[in-house]
Amino acid sequence: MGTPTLSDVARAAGVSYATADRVVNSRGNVAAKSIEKVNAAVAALGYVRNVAAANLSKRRIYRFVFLLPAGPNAFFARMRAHLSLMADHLAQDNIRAEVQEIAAFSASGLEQALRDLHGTDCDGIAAVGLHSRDLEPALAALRDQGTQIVGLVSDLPRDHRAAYIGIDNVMAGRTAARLLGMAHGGNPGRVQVLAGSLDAGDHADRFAGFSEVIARDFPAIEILPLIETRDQASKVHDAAMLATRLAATAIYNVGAGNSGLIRALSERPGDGRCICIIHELVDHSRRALEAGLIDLIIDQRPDVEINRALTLLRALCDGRPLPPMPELVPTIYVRDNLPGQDMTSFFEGQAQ
Amino acid sequence: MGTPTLSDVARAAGVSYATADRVVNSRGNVAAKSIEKVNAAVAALGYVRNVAAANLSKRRIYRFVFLLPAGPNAFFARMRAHLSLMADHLAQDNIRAEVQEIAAFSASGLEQALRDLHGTDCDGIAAVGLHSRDLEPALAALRDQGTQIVGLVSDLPRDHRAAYIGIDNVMAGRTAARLLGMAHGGNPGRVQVLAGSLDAGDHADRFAGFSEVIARDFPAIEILPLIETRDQASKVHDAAMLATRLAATAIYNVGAGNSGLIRALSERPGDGRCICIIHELVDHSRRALEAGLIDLIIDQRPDVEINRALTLLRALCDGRPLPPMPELVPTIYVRDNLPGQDMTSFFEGQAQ
DNA sequence: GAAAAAATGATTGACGTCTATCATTTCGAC
DNA sequence: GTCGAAATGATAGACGTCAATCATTTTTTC
Repeated sequence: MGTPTLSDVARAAGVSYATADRVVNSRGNVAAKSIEKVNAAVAALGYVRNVAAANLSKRRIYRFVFLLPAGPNAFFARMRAHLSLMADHLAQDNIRAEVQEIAAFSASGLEQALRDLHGTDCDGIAAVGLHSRDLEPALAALRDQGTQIVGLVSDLPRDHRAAYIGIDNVMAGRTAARLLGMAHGGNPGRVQVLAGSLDAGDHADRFAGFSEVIARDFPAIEILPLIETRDQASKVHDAAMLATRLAATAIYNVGAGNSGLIRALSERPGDGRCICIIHELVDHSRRALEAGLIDLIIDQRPDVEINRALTLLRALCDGRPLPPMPELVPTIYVRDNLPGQDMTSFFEGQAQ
Repeated sequence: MGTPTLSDVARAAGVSYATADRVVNSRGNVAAKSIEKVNAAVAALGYVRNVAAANLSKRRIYRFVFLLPAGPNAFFARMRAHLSLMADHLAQDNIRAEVQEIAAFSASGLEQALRDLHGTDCDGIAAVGLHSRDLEPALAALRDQGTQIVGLVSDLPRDHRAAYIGIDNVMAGRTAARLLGMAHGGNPGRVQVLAGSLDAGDHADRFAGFSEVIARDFPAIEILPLIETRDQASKVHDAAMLATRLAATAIYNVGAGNSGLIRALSERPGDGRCICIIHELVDHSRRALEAGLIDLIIDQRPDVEINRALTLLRALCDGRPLPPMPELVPTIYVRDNLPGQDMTSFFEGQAQ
């Protein structure tokens, strides 16, 4: 006989199917002794619930909500695009995933969205988080009703989410520093760092990691005073122009607003070689990389993160042990390892 | 009413459930006219078979075989380790995955293994491939019996496999060249390239991509005559020593046998800075990177590739459209973005 | 137009779980 | 020892598909 069923468990425990069912689905009205017997039988037989059969019986549909920042941010546009690409495929697994937009960096906006989700049939939430403690009551309420929650790209308060899916931003900053340092080939230099705001956890983390490695391993490279840009392209542009005047040998933008940076680079007189590292592969940053205006892009693979959020939420909803998931490592793009524009190269690899 | 069932299709087509079933499962003995009616109804209603229900009914178990090269290769050891980590989880999805070892680079060994799989209940095969045309009859026979086949890490003859899962090795070589060139910071240099054998497709591809970018974008860097090492550590060691005597500014090993390289680097007099790029993150290469003996590791993420092979084989077996899969990009490791030794950092992120 | 062959319809019992109902037994309190 | 409450057992129909059987209808063949 193959994998044990609940009937097998009931028989082994010496109780009826109904009682075994009451135990494993914790429906109450069971004597402590029976609970013990059933659990023992479950352990002895190694019973695991057949989720597929259960879902078939219940006509279960998983509803997952992605809370993403609103606005023109190209990175989150990639996330949304991937989600809609996946829609058909998810439907076949009884998963509906929908996106809700939240005002960027607004704790109160996120909190309101979470509150609105309370009492709905939402099974899981992947939220681009904030560290505000104000979110905790809303998160706790959701957890109490059985809604699974994961942090995406930016974490939520640790104790109130089941997992975090995103890169380690300190590590990303360290990586940028290492590559930027290597690119100096032993020569001295001065680097201009730009950030949207050091209040943003990810920006601060990246800068911290960057500074640490430069200071330790590349003492010949001077870090110019950081410029905050609020992720606005115009401010990024001005900062980049300033860096050029200061004869910076390198620029590292830990935040967004890269279109301004790219504009500045293309306007600058052609001679001064300046190493340039930014984050997130999107249309315009990709073109700038191909054109040689920038040298490296550190990317988060939003599509990979979405897939991961989905399988994680699914496993959490089913109460399964989480699958072994390879660690997320920021992807480093140079001009030469850019992926095909729209995965044609992958699908072309298929037969039929 | 939610998603349509086969009964709905039958009703819409004006035939009995039995006939609809005969059509969608191509059991034969159906009039052409009926086939047409049923197919029209399927299209009209957007019917898709409920795979979970079907598998429940059939008590289906997927058997997947991974054909991996035998031997001490640490990269494939990582693959095997990940597979055994996944075993429990796969069992819950009715998937049994087993590994069979094939003599490395032996077309006849691979062919024999494929022949042995013919006539068994194997549903899918992921094979570290070779381009030999001798494999084609065996592959065709397997396909005719409905066994799905994908190439892993190294491709199989294109027309005889459903997909390829692995990195683009030309791209990997180009990436190595770009980073190696950047690390010269504009200074001239001379690079020693090592390969196991240029007969191996992946080695040749990497070298081609590397040479192309160096020649085009870094004319001040000279490529020394390539040394073939047969992936043997001792030969790699000797080649690295030679490179040092030739005052190479950089070494790029496209192949394996890196323990020999690492030994050479640690023996060398401490002054001469030499940029060093290799492939595949394993225990000893990781330590060498941390120690600063080498500068970059280009890695294939065997765990990611295994996961991908599994979901791909699964989708192929179910006759589903393949899920959108983000492109595989070789991962670049520096000293600062190494993953935790055993995913503790991920699991620690979980609640409960 | 009769006989053989092919196609179709109708139905049934799995698969493993959920949900519900109802009858029966056990237990505790007094 | 009785009564009510709590716990248990027995069972049945559903979820959507598969696989099989058998009866019936339609088509083909000469």
